[in-house]
Amino acid sequence: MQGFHRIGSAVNFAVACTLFTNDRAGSQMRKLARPTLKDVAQLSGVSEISVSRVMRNTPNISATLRKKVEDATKALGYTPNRVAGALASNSTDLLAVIVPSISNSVFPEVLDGIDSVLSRTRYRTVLGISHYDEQREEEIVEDLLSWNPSGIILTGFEHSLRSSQLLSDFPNPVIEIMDADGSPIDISIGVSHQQAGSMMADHLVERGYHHIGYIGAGGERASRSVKRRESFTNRLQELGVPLTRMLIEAGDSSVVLGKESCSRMLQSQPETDAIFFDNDDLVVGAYLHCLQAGISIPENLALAGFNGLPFIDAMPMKITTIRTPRLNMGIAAAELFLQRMSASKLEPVGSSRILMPLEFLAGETC
Amino acid sequence: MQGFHRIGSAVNFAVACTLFTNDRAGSQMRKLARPTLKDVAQLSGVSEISVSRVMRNTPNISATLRKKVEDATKALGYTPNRVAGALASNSTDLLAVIVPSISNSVFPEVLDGIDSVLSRTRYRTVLGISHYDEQREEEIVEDLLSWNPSGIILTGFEHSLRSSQLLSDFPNPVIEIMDADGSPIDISIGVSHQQAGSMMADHLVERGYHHIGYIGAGGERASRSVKRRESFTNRLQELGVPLTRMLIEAGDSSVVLGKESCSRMLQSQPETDAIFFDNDDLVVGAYLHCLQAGISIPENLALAGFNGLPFIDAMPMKITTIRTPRLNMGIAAAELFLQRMSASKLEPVGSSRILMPLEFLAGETC
DNA sequence: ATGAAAGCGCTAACAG
DNA sequence: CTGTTAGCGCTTTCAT
Repeated sequence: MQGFHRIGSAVNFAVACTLFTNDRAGSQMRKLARPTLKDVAQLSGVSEISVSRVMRNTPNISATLRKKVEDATKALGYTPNRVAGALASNSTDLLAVIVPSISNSVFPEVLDGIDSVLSRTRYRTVLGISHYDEQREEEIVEDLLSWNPSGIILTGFEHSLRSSQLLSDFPNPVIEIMDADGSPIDISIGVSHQQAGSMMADHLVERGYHHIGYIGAGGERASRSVKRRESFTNRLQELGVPLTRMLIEAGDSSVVLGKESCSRMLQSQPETDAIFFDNDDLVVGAYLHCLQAGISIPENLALAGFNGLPFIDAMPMKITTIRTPRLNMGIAAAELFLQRMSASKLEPVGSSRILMPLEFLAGETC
Repeated sequence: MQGFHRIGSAVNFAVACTLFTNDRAGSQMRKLARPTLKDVAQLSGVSEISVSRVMRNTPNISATLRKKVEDATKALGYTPNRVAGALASNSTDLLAVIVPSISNSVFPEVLDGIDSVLSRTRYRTVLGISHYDEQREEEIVEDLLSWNPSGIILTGFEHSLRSSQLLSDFPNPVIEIMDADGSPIDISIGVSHQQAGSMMADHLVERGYHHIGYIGAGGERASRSVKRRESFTNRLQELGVPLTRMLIEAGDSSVVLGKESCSRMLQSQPETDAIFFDNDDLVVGAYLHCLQAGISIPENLALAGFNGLPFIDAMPMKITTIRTPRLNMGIAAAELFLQRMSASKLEPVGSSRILMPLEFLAGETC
């Protein structure tokens, strides 16, 4: 009962796998329909609605009723069908969350924040990944909204026309996270990337660097990166130290890419004396490059990153960066959502734009 | 219309945030009920079921009908309510996915794999994070199954009794990923962590190390880590080179923790000449520690990790590790799911256990 | 504190 | 190819 097998022709998944099979024909047949409220009601000799009330822990239920129902529930192994419940009650306890990426460790942290709040509630997360593509985001928005979720959290202010339309019409909370430089549809909570860019420009100029470069990644699909860079270069200009060199890599931000891109920039512009990176993984890669190439930091080259990712703390040298409150953005978004849900329907709720603080971490690299 | 505001009393989220508010009372009132099939049917002068068919792109629809319906749909801004559809058709196009963590970058990669396959289909992912806790997993399983998902993907073979019961009774595909050392409820797809452990034992002994240590993290809540470690130590024993020291850190695996734990082990057991780590971020931390402490690798100390995470490629030295096919596990799981969904209901489907290959990356650190 | 009736918005199963 | 008739399993509303 064993053999070899290849699966997944469609995708680039051509590794050979060992497949063990064991028949389960029996268990496949048994299609004993899942018990419903009706079954429980019949077995316990009460009405369906009473069972429903017990399941939902509605107030005012006698102990005897509850006991009868619970016994029958257990006996049948009944579990409620929330799809039916959602239709009847017109509410789903589902929170749609759309992030542009999940490889970029920034977003898992945000999701963790959201989950940490939601896990204590009845709400569940439905996830969509847009891959920094407005068109893709639109499809996901449309798809997720058709589930009639209790709310939606998505990233940034930039959406397709149709997305914006759908989101504006959506009656439940719409929370745009990560950014603060824009107008929310409903609620936004994030940091100012423009502020981040100019902060770093100020810092580098103050430290006396003259040949300042910028390295981005991911083809700069992320509007927040663009905002950061533009405000960085604008501020440099204002300060009379215009940007010397800009390099936007196509590949996703990563330590390896940071290493390569740093080497690349130094090769073409050896006079560069400071580089601001789109993300911390890039700056770490650059740091490791300098370590190997014998470039002393910050004397020969100054480095700065963005995000304040955890692993920078493990580097031999304290890396200058700007910490973003990722976990807190997730937590705050989820709490705002809950707050809205519990708010009386009558209470007037205005839209709001919440600005979270950035933390400049002056390290030893510039 | 501006002011300061504090939100989130419940959580440790005590940073001050700036809040901008602008009234939207008007848009709050408008509760113009979302249009339904009936509305579209009336406007276009056809039956509801015809509208339904057009929306679902059922075969055999005349161009005129389609046109009429599409016009009305657009005019009303109709979007289907999938909750109702799911109830009527008894199928949801929802795939439940439960992972133990999302901070551990291994799981985002798996999710990416799943998403890359699912994004081309009508299926959507509902996410649960169990935090390596069987009890929590049980709650999530129960909760997610009540949405009647089309399938469920979860991590490992170890589940609570009730979880196992619920999953066995679940009529749709149940896919257990990441591990291969166990019996699947339905389908499993993963690597053998036992094999990984003994592979590394063989390697280290072959290289002549005598004082071999092991460092784990996360309080070893992950059963796969335990399997790896046990098989590692057992194999060492067999080879006559028993483990010298074992250190299981409580904190989550991270580069910083790797640095600290390595230093800790060397302090208490300076004779240690090789360490096998639970995860690559730990080994990277250890490597950086050695770099700073002037410990030469592999002469003074040999290091080995597990997983083959991308950033090890950026290290100045090639780190010995074992690569796991994370993306492919996600892809394969999703493809198997789709395969099952498209399989005729009559086709007998057996359960299967799919073993994916590990890749031993012999580097320069041991 | 419990129940009866009605229906949420959609699709399955049959007609024609 | 299009329509009619019944529900899916639950909750709402209104009684009692």
